[in-house]
This record gives sequence, C-alpha cells and structure tokens, in this order.
Amino acid sequence: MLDIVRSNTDETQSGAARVFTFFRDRLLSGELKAGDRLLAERELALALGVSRPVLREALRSLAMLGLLDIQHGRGAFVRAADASVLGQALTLCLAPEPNILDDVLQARIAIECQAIRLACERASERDLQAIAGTLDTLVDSLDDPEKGGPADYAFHFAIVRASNSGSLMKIYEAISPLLMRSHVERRRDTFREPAITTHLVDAHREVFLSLARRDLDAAEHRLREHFLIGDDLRRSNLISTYLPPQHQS
Amino acid sequence: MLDIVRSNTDETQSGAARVFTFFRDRLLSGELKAGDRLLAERELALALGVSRPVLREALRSLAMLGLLDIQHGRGAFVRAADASVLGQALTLCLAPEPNILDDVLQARIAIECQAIRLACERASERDLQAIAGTLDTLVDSLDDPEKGGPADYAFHFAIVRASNSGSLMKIYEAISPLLMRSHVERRRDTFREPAITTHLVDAHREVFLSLARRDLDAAEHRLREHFLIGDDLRRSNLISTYLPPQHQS
DNA sequence: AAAGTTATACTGGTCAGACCACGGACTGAC
DNA sequence: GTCAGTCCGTGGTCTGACCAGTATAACTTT
Repeated sequence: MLDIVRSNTDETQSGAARVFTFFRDRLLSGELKAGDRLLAERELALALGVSRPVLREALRSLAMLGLLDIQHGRGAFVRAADASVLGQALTLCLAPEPNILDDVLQARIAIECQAIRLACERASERDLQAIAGTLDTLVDSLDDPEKGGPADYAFHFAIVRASNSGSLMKIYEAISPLLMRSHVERRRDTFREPAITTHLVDAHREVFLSLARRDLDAAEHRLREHFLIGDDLRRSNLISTYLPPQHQS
Repeated sequence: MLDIVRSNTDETQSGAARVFTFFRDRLLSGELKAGDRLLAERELALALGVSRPVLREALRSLAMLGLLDIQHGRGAFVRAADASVLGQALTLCLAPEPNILDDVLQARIAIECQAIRLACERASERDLQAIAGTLDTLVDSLDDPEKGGPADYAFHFAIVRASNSGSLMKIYEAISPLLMRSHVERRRDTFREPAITTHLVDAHREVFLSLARRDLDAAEHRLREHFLIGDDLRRSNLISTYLPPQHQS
C-alpha cells in the first residue's frame, strides 16, 4: 500500500538494484542530506515493498560506496560525500595498469598546474596565508624525513585548495593515496641528497611567490620546473647510486 | 575446515565487510583476473564460513562498484576495471557542490592541457591519425547538432588517449558524464551561432597541427585559447540573447 | 532527591531453509 | 541434422527467527 516508489523506477532492474538507484537518486537530488537518518530496515523494507535481505544488500552497497554510515544498534545515516572512496575506486581502476605509480604523477601535474592558474585569479588572503604556513612547516621539517613528506603534500594541497575548484580538489584527493605510495617509493632514491633539499625549499618558495604576485604563467612555469627538476635530481641521484666505483678518485 | 581466509583479515570487521575486503584484495593483487568466474554462492558461502545472505551482500557491493558482473542463472564473473563507476562516484561526490557543471570544466582543462603536452612527446602515428579522423567527422557533422557533441568529445578524448597516460585517461573518463551534462546545458546558449561553428573547426585544426608538429607549448596554448574563446563566445552570445530589443534597428 | 543500576525496547547482524526464475546443456523425437 | 522438451545448476527472493549492540526508561539504592 505504501510503495509510492515503483512508478518512476525502471522495471528492468530488480530488487536490490532498484532500491539502490532509488536512494542514489534521492542523494543526488539532495532530498537526502548528510546526517539524515534512514528508517529502520524493517520499516524501509515494508515501505519499499521488498524483503529485508534485499533491502540490506542495497544499503550495504551504498555503505561500501561511502554514502551511508550504518551503525549497529543505532541506525543508518547519510554520510557527507567523501573523496576517500573515490580514491579507492581509482586505485582499483588503475590497478591493472602498468607503472601507475609513475603515471599518477602526470595526473598530479595536470591538476596542480591548472589549480595554480586558478589560484592566481581566485586565491583569497587566507588561502595565501595557508600556503605560506605550509611553507614554514616545510622549512622546519627539512631534516625530519618522517614529517617532510606530509609537509610537502600539505603545501601542494594548499595550492589546490586555493583554486576554489571543487572538482580539482576532489580529484586531487582521489589520487592522493596513489601519490603517497609513489612518494614513499621514490623517497628511497632521493635519500636526503643535500642538493635536493636545498632545491626543494627554493623551488617551493618561488612557486609561492609567483602565486602571490598573481602571475599565472610564471607560477605554472615554476611549478612545472619544480616537477621536472625533481625528476632530474632523482634520476641523476639514482644513476650515481648505481655507478659509484668508476668515479671514486 | 576450508576457511583459509580468516587468518589475515582483520577480526574487527565483520561479515559482509570481511568478505568484501577479501575479494577486493584478491582483485588488487591480481589473484583474480578479469573474466574469472567465481564459485557458486552456496559454495562460496560455505568456503568462507558465512551465510549466503552475508556473502550476497558483499558480492552485490562489489557488483555495484563495477568489479563483478553477476548474471542470473550463469554466475558471477570478475569484470575488467571500468571507469563508468568512477564517473558515478565522482558525480555523487561532487553532487553537493554548487556550480559543478561549470567547475568540472576546470578539471577538463587540467587533464587535457597536460595530456596534450604528453601527447606531443609520446603520440604515435596511429594516435595522430586517430585524432585526424575525429577532426574529419567533426567537420562532417557541423550542421548536425546531434552528432556535433559526440564528435567534439571524440576529438578531445583522442588527444587524451594519445598521451598514453592511464591516469589521465581514467580521470577524463570519470569526469565525462558531468562534462556531457555541462555541454548539453551550455549548448542551449551557443545554439548554432555561425561565428562559433567556424571558429570551432579552425580552433580544433590548429590544436591538432601544433600537436602534429610536436610543439608542446604551442599546443597547450592553442588548447587554452580554444577553451577561453569558447567561453567568450558563449558569454557574448548569452548577453545578446538577453538584450536584443535595444539594438534592433 | 540524586545517582547509579537494571530492564526493556529499539536498532542492525546473522542465520537457515525454502522456493522462484533464468540459462544452458542434454536428450529425445521428428 | 534440427528442433523441442526436460533437467540441473545458477542467481534472486522470501519468511521468520534469533543474536548483538545501543539507548532509554524504570527501578533501586544511597
């Protein structure tokens, strides 16, 4: 009697899939907001005209996608959209690809270069101060390899934030798990070569300065240079690591 | 007796979540390849030491994530990683954001600008020919508004393909659903203004030529210009649509 | 009266067994 | 050889029950 639903959902899909799309659409349309609590499973199953197992399959799927937060004894709550699931999905999607850990850097460059252009136009004073803050912690953590990584990431993410583009931010968050893995793998090669650490601070500072001056092309150029030189240093460092005997005086 | 499983999976998770991560890890490690067929639900449930409903909740979740293809009467098969789910996830993630349809263009520009740089370095002859082909169909479908959209998309996607970067391609595919929506919405404004269509072909051709000449900076510049001018034309067209009475002689 | 404690009525989590619907392969008749 | 029908294995669904956390209300105790 209560199934207001059926009408607009495709009859082709069946059971759990139907329920799934039902909730997905409510989420997309904003009819269900983050924090909302769903009805109890038994009531929902009754209202939607399906059995509880079917209803549960759909809810579980939504939970796996990060859209729902199901708590034992409390209920199911709509969760705020979270990029972590996106990251997992991307990881899964890219898993079969060869050399992902290298290739993901291309995506990173793509996002950041566009982000810094936008940031030059849109960044607020607070954004700039935030970036400056990450730059300070970067300098402070120069000789702490454990903190250096996160500090570096914080700087770059702050730039993406300053772009004020939700898309760029979400995508950047999505690739960040792979980015992290890529970094820890590469860190083995760059193991605290002084030339690298000194270059590091200068490069970041120059990127920031160009951004603060709102110079689009210069900022992007500095950033590209930063990525390139980082690559070169890593490469030469790698070479010198594997070919030391010949050059020892 | 047969549950080889339990040992390495966290005991914190329970039921469906445990089964879910079990399969996800096998997929990530490549132990399960695309096309593989899973055991029957009843046998799997027995083997993993859970009931069939629980097993089904997990399988259904994997299916919703696009990792499994469950066919009634036939069985469950591992599916090749597919970007369509990524696209859905991204759409869900960005749904609450305001002005996504505008903002997603920033992501598009980011991906394409980096892609075309890589394409200048990496594109094979076949890649170039493929792009040239899309350019031809673009010209042919100039006066067919139904085919014009896909032709335009085909051209830009061909460029991303030519970058030979899996990450860029997947991300581009992921944003493509939103991109499409953005385009159809914007198409209402650009409704076959002759100035636009003539510009369109020239702009695409110039982008292609720069790419064929392997000129990184020129290619990116042409592309950026193309995006910008498209924006300007749309805007001026929009203005002239809403302010016509004053200028009618 | 206030604090702590228990009882109870929710919630989701799990299970068992049955039945239905679909696909494919086998077998028979033509 | 071809086609129809049958049968078996598959996923799809349902019912109803019980377990396990959570929160609240009622109770007892201080």
